[in-house]
Amino acid sequence: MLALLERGPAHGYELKRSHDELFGDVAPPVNVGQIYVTLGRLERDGLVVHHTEAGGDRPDRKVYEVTDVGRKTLRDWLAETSDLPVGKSDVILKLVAGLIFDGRVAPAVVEHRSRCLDALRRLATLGSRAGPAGDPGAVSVGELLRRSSVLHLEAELKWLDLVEDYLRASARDPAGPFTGSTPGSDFFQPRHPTPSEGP
Amino acid sequence: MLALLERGPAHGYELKRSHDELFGDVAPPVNVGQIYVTLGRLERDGLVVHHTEAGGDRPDRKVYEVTDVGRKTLRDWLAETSDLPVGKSDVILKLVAGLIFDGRVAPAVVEHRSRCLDALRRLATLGSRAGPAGDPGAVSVGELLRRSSVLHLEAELKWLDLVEDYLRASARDPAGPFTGSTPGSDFFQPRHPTPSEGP
DNA sequence: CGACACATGTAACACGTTACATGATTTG
DNA sequence: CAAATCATGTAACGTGTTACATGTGTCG
Repeated sequence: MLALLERGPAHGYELKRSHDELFGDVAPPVNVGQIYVTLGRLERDGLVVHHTEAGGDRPDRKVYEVTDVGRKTLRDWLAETSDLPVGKSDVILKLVAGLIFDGRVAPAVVEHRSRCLDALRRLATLGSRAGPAGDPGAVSVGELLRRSSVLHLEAELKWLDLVEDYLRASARDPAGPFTGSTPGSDFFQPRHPTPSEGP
Repeated sequence: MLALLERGPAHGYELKRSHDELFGDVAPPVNVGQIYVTLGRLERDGLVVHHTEAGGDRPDRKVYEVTDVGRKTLRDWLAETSDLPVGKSDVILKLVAGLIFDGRVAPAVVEHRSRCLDALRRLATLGSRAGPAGDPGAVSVGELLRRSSVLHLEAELKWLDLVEDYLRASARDPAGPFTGSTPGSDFFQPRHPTPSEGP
């Protein structure tokens, strides 16, 4: 939000539009309500200020600007180390949870593949609209955003292939399919041996 | 948490250990406090129940079990469609914000590459411990978790290469580097033209 | 006329994070 | 003896989500 305001003063709805214009291809539109909540909180903390602009015929608008504190906060945030890509995503959690619960792969994980493919196809059509020839040098910021999604979707699909490999392997060897490294093989076998057990 | 309890009744600290054993390679250990908070909320909602086990010499333990409601909740959750891999991550936000703010790539984005490489190297050593030969069939659940991280880290690195390409291109052509599709080229140019403007 | 974009907001809630508080037992 | 592990919790806080409430202007 601070960065968007850096382009010049703006009111809430305008910020929503900026966001959606920027990220519309790779993310759902923001809930407008959240914008207003956030602007309120930013102002409370002194990162932005607003002045009301009476809009004659149309409704009044509150136009926000970044303060020096806000600018500093933004600069600091831009220097803060950012998160590495997820090691624990929703799908992964469901895969593991499903294996423990069921011994089977959770429905959501199965569905995930087709959802990834759909998303990928959609991005592909958007991409072709921009760079017709196989020219990888024609990069724009919008392209960068789309490429990021594409790369991660492809990674996800490759991973789902591995999951299938894993399944096939454990189907071939139903006795001890969970042989491998990290967690003990028994991690995914139900255990109700002793109601209460030793130290 | 519900899935972990599916393996049998357990107390809070035990759940923390289970989590860390499972995800230790790909995610930081959970904050124990969060476990207790969550167990409290789960019990409040009737998804788990506990009975206290007086532990003679050691401190008492609250042993939790899943209820039928909890099991149903878990089953439902396993069927819920899960999120697609991020289109809007921390790094991406910082890249875009940096370009708007500075015209330059945020320090955090630059740092990101080495952090990804480090994480990747660490996972590589862990992986070699498990599958020595180039045998891609030796998949365990732990391996699946690690592979997911590896794939997404690789995707991230490929993306960072694209970012560099983009930078080089915009350096060659400093006049209008933001030519491309989605957002208008001027999105990343500062604009303070009119203090207040049209409709 | 009905739907949609414009424009702004509030209230309740869910969830994770941080920091704090407490204490026993094991191990170097 | 100090540090780590075991074991349990609470309070405050930040942030995002959902749902609700309200109204004008525009376009098919």
